[in-house]
Amino acid sequence: MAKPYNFKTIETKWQRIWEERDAFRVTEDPGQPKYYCLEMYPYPSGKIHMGHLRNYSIGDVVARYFRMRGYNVLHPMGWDSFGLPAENAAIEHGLHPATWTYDNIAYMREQLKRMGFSYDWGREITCSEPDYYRWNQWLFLKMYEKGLAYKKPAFVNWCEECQTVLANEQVEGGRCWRDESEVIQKELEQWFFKITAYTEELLEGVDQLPGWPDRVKTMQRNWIGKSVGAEVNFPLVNGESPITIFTTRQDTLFGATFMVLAPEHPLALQLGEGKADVQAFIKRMRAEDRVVRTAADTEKEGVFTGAYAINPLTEEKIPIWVANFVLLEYGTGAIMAVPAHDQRDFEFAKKYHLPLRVVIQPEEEGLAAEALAKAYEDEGVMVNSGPFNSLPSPEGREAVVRFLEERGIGKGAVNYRLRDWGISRQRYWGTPIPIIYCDQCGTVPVPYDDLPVLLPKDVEISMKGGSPLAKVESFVNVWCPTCRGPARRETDTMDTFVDSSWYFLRFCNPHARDRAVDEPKVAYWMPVDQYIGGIEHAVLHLLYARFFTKVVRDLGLVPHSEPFVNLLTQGMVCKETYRCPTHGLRFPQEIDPQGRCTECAHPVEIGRTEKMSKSRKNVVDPDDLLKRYGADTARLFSLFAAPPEKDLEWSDKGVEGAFRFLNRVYRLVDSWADELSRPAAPISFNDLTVGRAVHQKAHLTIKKVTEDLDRDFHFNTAIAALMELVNVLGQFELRGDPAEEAERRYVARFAVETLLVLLAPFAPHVAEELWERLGHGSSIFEESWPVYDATVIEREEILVVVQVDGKLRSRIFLPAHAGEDELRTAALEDSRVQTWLQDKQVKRVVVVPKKLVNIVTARL
RNA sequence: GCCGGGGUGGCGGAAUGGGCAGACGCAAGGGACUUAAAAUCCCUCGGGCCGCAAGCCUGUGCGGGUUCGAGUCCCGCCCUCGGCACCA
Repeated sequence: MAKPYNFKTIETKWQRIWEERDAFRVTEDPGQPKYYCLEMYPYPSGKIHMGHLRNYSIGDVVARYFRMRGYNVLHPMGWDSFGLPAENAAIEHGLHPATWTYDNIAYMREQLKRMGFSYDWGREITCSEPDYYRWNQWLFLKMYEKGLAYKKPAFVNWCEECQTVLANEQVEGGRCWRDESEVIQKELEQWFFKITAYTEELLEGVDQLPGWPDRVKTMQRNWIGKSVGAEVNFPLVNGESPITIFTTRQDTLFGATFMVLAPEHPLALQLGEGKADVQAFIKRMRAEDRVVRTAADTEKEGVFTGAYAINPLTEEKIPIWVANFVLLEYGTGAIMAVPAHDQRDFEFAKKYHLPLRVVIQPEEEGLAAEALAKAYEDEGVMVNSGPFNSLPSPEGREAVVRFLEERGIGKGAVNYRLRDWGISRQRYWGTPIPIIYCDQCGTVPVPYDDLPVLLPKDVEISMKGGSPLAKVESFVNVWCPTCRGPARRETDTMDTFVDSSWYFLRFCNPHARDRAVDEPKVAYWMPVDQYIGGIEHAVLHLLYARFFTKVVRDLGLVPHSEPFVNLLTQGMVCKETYRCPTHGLRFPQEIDPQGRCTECAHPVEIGRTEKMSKSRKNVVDPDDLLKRYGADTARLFSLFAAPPEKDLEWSDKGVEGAFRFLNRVYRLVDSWADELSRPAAPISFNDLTVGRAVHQKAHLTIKKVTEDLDRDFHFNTAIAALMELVNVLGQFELRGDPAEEAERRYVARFAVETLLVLLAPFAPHVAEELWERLGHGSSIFEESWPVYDATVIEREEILVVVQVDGKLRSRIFLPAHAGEDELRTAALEDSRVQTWLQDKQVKRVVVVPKKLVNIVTARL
């Protein structure tokens, strides 16, 4: 008797079996090709959300697919468990960050298990555990030794909301990446990682990543921001040391009619000495919020210092200004202003009536300084430029560099936007920075033998008054490792992006007690063959991880330079929003089945489709999905609804469609299982009659699904192919003429087994269950991925499309081996084609073998 | 402003190296089964014309072009999403 598809029983059963068999544990095996499949590990914020579900469903298909293809697959999972939300929760709910974090981990681990993901849980890592973060400290000390970790006072991004510093990468449009509150600038003494030591390698490496999406590569290139130009020294009129400027347009040097310094530039105060307006301006600018000051639409503002420099090429005396639009951090903090050829300089010159000189002429028209409405920034021919006149600007740039270098007044130079990575955080729930300050010995690194510097448990957490660790005397007070005198510990903790910068290495040897990375194991597993995660880390995490990989390579710990061979950035999970005119945004459960607000019964408006988030109240809880439809449906829908790299629009109806499909599969196999478990002798394809088409379809499906997975993981079309196969099987009669019975059984069994094996990576539980139902004693995941038979797919008849003058006029069936001449003849003889050829003369016949004939005509 | 992605039925999306546009799913309509409903199964489903049907015209953001043939290639626009942005 047919049983209904009871996903709950099936899924619990197989999850238990997998766990009992430790089915996904892996160890290094040099005899097998390895495959490292990694999804970005989650921050344990409480519950798994739809983005995780999608991310991990994608990863699980990849992992299970490669396992079936015979690879030794490393597929680990862990927790990015240090971070600010734990502290916020501690303040709000009075829970210790550790309690909150570990409760969340326990819950989320169960959720992941209920999704049936094939992780090697024996490799689980938790960043907030001393056995993980001690290696953050170890790596920090190694970097400190090499000068790659250093402390300096700097203007840093301060988030008032988080009460801590943020790295440049963590500020998005002047706002905190986490809570979107405004970021201000503060001058603080901070620890930095010298990512700029690897700038050029990080940039060039981007070109060696064919498996990364262009988008991400572009974003990394933009972030690194390489500019090629020149540094030029402008002597001061009163003879003091010259001002060095950076420019990418040294071909416009003859047009430099004034100079501008950043307000923070040391010379600015000096040159403006005794001039009250200058001092006041500088003071005002330094106090002003830097995000506002450096915004593109802020009005340009400046003041003349009273001092002059000499343009080294024209030898003219030019005034030196201080202005808000010049930044100390970029280049040398000083610029030459060429108002005719730089829009910013142009606007500034117009405002303060400074002179313009045209030194680049476009090919066609002639520019006149007085008539310019805006700066001419394009290429052209150099004019008013002494010996360089009539040189095209690109060559001009090279010629000017040579000229500067010959005379020792400048040189070719490269500038980058990338800054060093500020890692100090004035928060509790992070890795303590292993540094001790001693009055006698200065800054002393904690000896390696004293690691880990444990994060104390008893801490009062508040968002006010600086780092919580500073108030823990037992932590702060320490004996200096060098002189044994009293000393103080560093109380800042590390940016939690440090943890994720190398966790992929730790997964290779999660239990190594005496080292961060076990070199032979890492050498076996690394690099990550497929990395999967959200686009939001295109710069942040992915840049830091690349940097760390190069650092550990130079420490001799790993042989490779790039951590992730292939990167898949999955799209966001989106859903429409609902708004009630009186009660604002509504959660889906706050709307009745008639589409009305549960508060006031007013119909809700359907708003635009946006990324799922609590603030937009358009979230769907994976727990509900799991309860109603099960893990296989949840997985299948998230993979079917859109290609992985595109945004996925949530659809309750679509989920039901996925559920219906699995039900159909279940019913189909279940209803045939008894008969199919009786043996059926294989039949040669040539002898197949009633089952021929079904058998071909099974082979075609193998081909299609395999190719779709191999070609950028097109899960949606692979699943569509499985649906087609099920549709075909749904039409197939297992019982018929007794003479055909053996063939029908053979063909059906082959097709059903093929279907289940191909479906297994997507919907593993139901595939296992039905596989067992067919009488198999072992797991379906012990099957190897099927291979299609090309001779079966090879059709004996093919459909040839016939066009007349490019328009489809007829379709004809021809033997597959038909040659060009046969195609042409058959097409011309076709009766439908004939009617279209009346009154026309055949001018030309284009024949595409096995596909198409196009008859080109001329009117008679 | 610069850089990158995208624009295909009512909707999500297919079309892999220029060769049948709309696979698969959802929604919708009709039918079967049922006392009824759900579930399931079958049929229709870009637009238009004619219609019993066969068929014809048209259609992939817009305008040009290349080609026997363009959703796909080229040129010029429009719209949209994302990144960067006073970066010298």
